Amino acid sequence: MSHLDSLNPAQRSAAEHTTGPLLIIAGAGAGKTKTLTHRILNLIKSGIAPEHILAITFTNKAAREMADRVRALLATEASVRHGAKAGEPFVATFHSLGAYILRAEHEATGRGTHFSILDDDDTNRLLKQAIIAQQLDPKQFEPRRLKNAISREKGELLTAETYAARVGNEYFPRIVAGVWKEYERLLVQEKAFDFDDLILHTTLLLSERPDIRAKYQARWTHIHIDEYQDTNVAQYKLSKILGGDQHNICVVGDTDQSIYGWRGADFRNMMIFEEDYPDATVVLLEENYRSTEHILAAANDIIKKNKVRKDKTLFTNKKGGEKISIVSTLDEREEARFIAKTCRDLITQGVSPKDIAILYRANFQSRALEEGLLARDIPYQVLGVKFFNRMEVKHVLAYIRAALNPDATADIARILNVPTRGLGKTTLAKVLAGDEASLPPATKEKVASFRTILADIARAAETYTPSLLIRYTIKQSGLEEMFLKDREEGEERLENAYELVALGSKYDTLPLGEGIATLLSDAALASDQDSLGTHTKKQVDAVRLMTVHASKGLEFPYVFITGMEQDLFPHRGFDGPVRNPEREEEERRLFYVAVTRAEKKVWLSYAHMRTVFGSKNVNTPSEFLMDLDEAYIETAEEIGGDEEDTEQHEGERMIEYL
DNA sequence: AGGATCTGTCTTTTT
DNA sequence: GACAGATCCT
Repeated sequence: MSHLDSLNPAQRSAAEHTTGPLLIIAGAGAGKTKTLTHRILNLIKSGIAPEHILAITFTNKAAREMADRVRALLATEASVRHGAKAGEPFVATFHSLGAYILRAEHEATGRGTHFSILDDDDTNRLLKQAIIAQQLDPKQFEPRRLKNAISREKGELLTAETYAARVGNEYFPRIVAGVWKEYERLLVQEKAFDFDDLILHTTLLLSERPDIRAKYQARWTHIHIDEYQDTNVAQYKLSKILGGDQHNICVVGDTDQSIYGWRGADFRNMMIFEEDYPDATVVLLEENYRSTEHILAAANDIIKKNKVRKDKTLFTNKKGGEKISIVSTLDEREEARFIAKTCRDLITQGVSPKDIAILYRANFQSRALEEGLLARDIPYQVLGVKFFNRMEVKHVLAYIRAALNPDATADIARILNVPTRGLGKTTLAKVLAGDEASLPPATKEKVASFRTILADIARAAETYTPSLLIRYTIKQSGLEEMFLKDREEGEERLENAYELVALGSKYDTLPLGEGIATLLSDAALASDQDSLGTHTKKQVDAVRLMTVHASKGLEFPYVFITGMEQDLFPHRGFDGPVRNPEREEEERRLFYVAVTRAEKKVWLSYAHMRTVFGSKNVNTPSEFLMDLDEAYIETAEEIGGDEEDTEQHEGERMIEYL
């Protein structure tokens, strides 16, 4: 009995393919990860050393799942158990792979092994600095806007120099070029990379340095890339380089689930794979194992309206099933009340809360939904509270980073006066400018004692494991004392800080130095959505709330898709009245992703009135609802729920109409 | 230096 | 209607 016996013929042909380029077009719920993990196992059984295998995903969550499943599969195979000990496949996200290579090749980058990885806030701050340095007004030229512009160009593999050389005399591009150049100077000065740099610099390094390129091409002979439809130019190029001359490159994806066009992803990369590699084998996975017939019929109807796609039609063996409910409500509070009540009913019937997901287009929608769930005492968890974004966690990490990378001004700025040391704006400016000599003696002393703390931490890092170092930092920095004094939130903050210690212990077995460096880079790359916090916080049995974007790759028996209103979903961007067909198709793909998350039942809800920003907007139902067929939908007759609720509504209605 | 108060902006989606 | 940033006040 082979491990391949559990696969269907299409999956099996993909898993058995070992040499040359392979394109797997995998519909939603078609067993993509299963196929990929079995392919990896098959490669290992066919004699490829595990450490020669690379798998790249987009999210940490996906990487973790892939690694876990490969490990689990390997464990069941007695024949490879010994071989596996020698090494494991390298599973990483594009960003963490970049960070890994840039750290290993620090001699070429010149930014050391402890370079900072700037998060959004840091990037904005540095850009603002650059804007001011260019004698521009940061209010007129918002850092955010410039960041988007630069980010997009970096994704197209452009640098400050190549961009400047390319732009003509247009006003805004010239501004961008100027700010970008200064921003780049600051990055080098701080020994930092932003998110896009991790891929950009890695790709450039590998294309410019044949020696380094050869090293990684020899190391990874078999490449896998998940969610290939979401690659941008830089990632596409990096994939090609890593594929080397052997072309043992396997890409998996689904053009219908491409939802990141707005940040430079181009699903055409997937459509041209066969041109890039004319000898490519193509496998189509169309059998869906997740959803019922009704849900799949709806999904197929939704996506077939798109013009730019590779045609494919999912099918399932799960005939019939529950119809999709369309729920009309007065406003977002009533919508939330309906959902909360339905959740309560499901739970009463024995459904586990974690089997229910509530999806929305934009984050702000979560608030009303949370209030609704809270009112009915339904356990819930919002994806998006980032453990590493908590103040206290940021502060602890900032101390460690500042200790290891004295050029990390972002971190120094963050912690110089936390806890309060009587060092304010003026002092900070002088410290950052290197002008400590002109400080008053008393202040000078305070700065010196701050520096002593950093030196202590740096020294501790030479011998302590990550978890010990974090523990030491919490105490030595004075943060612990500060938390203990704060009666209100201090306890929770301290708890979070110590959760970081627990998390750090996962890195204790790595070689000294490498452990803390990996922890810091993982922390920087941990996204809102896949909070590494799930490692530390218990996986609770709770209803999941998340954006549709965040739901990609997940599945739930019961799914509520909320805010089905025109201009919210499909969302109308800031493009104004111009209808952009590409964006519209992406919104449709997003809706397709949302519907295909469900196994058993889907509710689509919309509100006639929605408060956005304090002001009430009147909405019409989403145009997407018109594309659904009577055959598989039903309209919920009553909304709101029990009498108590209805009474409340009447009251509200009156107030609203006054 | 640091807190208190006021103002304007924000909400599309994320590594 | 929150939250950051600016400004004012102690």
